[in-house]
Amino acid sequence: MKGFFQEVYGIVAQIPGGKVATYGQIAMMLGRPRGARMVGWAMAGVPQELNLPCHQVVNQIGELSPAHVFGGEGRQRALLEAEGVTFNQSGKINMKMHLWQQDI
DNA sequence: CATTTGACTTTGA
DNA sequence: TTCAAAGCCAAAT
Repeated sequence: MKGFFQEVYGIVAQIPGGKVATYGQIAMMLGRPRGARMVGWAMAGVPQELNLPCHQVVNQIGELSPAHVFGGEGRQRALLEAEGVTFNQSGKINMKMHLWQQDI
């Protein structure tokens, strides 16, 4: 009974600290190159008990998710900074530096 | 069962 | 190069 959500959780749980992954990347791992929305949507249904690094999952341009999701405007950014993630002048993640690449 | 929505990506102008 | 619109899949209503 492996649901879509469970697969997403598995991938997100594999994201190493200090790194970030994109929705499209995760979606592709699940075999859904166009299922990026589903990944983000799955994140919305993630039980907080799983301690999934959902803050490490961002969009392609390295921008953080809408504030209302984390319950604060600088919430996600604070978590990322605590992990050592750096931001550029545009307030986005330095993807060149922190993009999680399995195929290194 | 059909319609709407959603933490996105890609393509076109 | 940047901005706007379409596309996509799954869950919720």
